[in-house]
Amino acid sequence: MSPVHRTPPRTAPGDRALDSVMFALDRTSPVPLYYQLAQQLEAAIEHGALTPGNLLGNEVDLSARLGLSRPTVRQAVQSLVDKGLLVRRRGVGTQVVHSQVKRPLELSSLYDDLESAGQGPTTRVLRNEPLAAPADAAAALGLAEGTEVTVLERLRCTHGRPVALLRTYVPPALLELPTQRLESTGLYRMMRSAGIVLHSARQSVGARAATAEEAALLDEKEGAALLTMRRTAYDDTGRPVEYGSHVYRASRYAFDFQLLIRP
Amino acid sequence: MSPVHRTPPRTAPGDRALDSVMFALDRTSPVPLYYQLAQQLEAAIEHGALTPGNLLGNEVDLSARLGLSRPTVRQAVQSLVDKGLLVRRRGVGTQVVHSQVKRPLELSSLYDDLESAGQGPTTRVLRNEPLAAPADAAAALGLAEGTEVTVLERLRCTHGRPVALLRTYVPPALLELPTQRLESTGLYRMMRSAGIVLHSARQSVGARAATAEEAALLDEKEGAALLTMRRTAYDDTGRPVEYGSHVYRASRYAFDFQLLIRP
DNA sequence: GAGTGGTCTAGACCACTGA
DNA sequence: CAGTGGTCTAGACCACTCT
Repeated sequence: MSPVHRTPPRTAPGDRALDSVMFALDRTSPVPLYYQLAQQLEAAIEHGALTPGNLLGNEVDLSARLGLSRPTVRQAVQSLVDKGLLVRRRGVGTQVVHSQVKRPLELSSLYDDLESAGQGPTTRVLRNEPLAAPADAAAALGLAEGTEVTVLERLRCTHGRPVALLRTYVPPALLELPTQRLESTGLYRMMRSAGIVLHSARQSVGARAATAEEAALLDEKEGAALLTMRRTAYDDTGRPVEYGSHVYRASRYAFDFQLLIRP
Repeated sequence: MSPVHRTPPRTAPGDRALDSVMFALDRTSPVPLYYQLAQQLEAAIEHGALTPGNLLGNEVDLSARLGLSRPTVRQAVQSLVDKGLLVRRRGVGTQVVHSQVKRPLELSSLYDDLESAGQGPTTRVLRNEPLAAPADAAAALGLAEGTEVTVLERLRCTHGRPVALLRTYVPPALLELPTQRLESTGLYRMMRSAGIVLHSARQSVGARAATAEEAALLDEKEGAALLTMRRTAYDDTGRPVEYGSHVYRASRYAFDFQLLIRP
C-alpha cells in the first residue's frame, strides 16, 4: 500500500493530457458556451495537444474546472462525438479517436459544388433557358411533365481543363438566374442569397461510357468511363429546389467521403 | 370578436395534428424515454398521423402533456431533426419536413455490404489467403509494405447474376476468416461477432473501364464502364480494420444516398 | 466498489419570429 | 407584444466497466 493519503499523481495508462490545456470561455460572447468549448476541444485535438491515445478526464471534473454545468459540457463533447473525433465508453471514459483521417472533409460532391466558386474552379454556362420539363426532371421536382422549368448546362473546369458537365433543372420562378452571376458566384450561393435554405439532397452515383458530345466537351475519348451523378436537392420546407444530372471525368474526379457508422 | 372567453378552437394555419396523437411511455422499460418518444413521433410521421404541412405544438406544452421535462422532449425532437424528419425554426415552431424522400435509407454501399447476407445476394469467395501487403493496402491499413495481411476476393451476385467484385485486405491476426462463414455470413457480421465495433469509413468512388479479367467475371464487355470504390474502415478506437478496392457493374448498381446539409 | 458515461428533472433567462 | 426554440444551471439516480 502506498503511504499517500491524497489522490496519487494519477498518470494512469490513459493519461489525461487535458489537464494542461487551458480553455478560455467568454460568457459575454453571443457564441454559445458549448460551442466555444467544442471548438477549443477540436482545436486542441487537431493541434495535437490532445493526443489520440486515451484521454479526456471525466465530465463532472471537467465541468467543475470550467465552471460549467455537466449538460453543457456534455453538449460540447457530444458534438465532437457526432463529428467522429471522440468516442464515449460507458464506465471507461471519453477518448480521442486514433484516426489517420482527421478532417471528415464534409460530404461528397455537393460540398464541392457549394464551395467551388471564385477560386481555382471556373464555370462556363453553355445553356440557360426555359424548357418544358422532361420526365425525369418533372418527377424529381414534383411537377407535371412539360411544366416550364429553367435548364442550365455548365462546364466546370479546374486548372484550365474540364472536369464535369452539369445539367441542372430549376423549378419555375424559384429565383433569377443571370448567366453572369452563375459563372462568378455559383448556383448554391445564389440560392442562399435568395433566402433558400438547403436542407437535404438525394444523390445517386453511377458510371457509363461517354457519348461523342460529352467526350468532345470534356476532352475525353468517346466511350471513356464517366462518373454520373443525379441529385435532387430540397430546402428546409422539403420543397425540391434543384434536379441535376451530371457527368464527371473519371480520370480527374472522384467522390470522397467519410461515413460514420451509428449503432 | 368571438364571445368565447377561453382559448378559441385554435385551428390555425399550421394546425397541430399532434394533439390527437396518443403517446404511450413506459417508465419501467429500459428503453430511454426520449428514445421511446422519438420512435413514436417517427412512427406518427411515417404513418401519416403527423402530416408534412406544419405542426408539432410547442415543447413546453408537449412536455407537460407527456409528463416529461423539456430537455427530455428536446432530446427526442433533436434526434428526429438530425434524421432530417423535422425542422426547427426559432420563434415559429417545429415542423414536419414535407419531403418526398421519407426514408433516409442510410448511407451508400457500406450499408449494402453490412446487410447483404443471407437473403437475395450471394457471395462467392474466389480467394482467401495471406499475402504481403501491396503499397496501397499497407498505406491504408497503417502497416509497413510487405507486412502479411489476408486478401479476400469475392464475387457478389444478386438474382443469380454478378454485381460486384470485391477485393479486401484485412490486417494480420485481426480475426479468423473461414471461407464458408464468409459466404454465409458476410465480413462485417463476422467482425461484429468478433467484438470489433465499426465506427467510421472513408470511401472514394470513381469509374474506369473494365479489364478483360473483370469483364469475364462480371459478365460485361472489356472496356465497359465500371464503378470503383475504395474504402478504409475503422473501428471505434480508430484502428483500420479493412481496406477494400472494389468494382461494381454500372449497369446493375449505383450508390444512392441522402445528405443532410448542416449550417 | 469506485469511476465513468447515460438519462432525467424542474426550473431559468435569452433571441428570434410574427402579428 | 406573445410565443417559440436556444441555451444554461445544479442537482439526481442508474447502468456499465474495470480492478
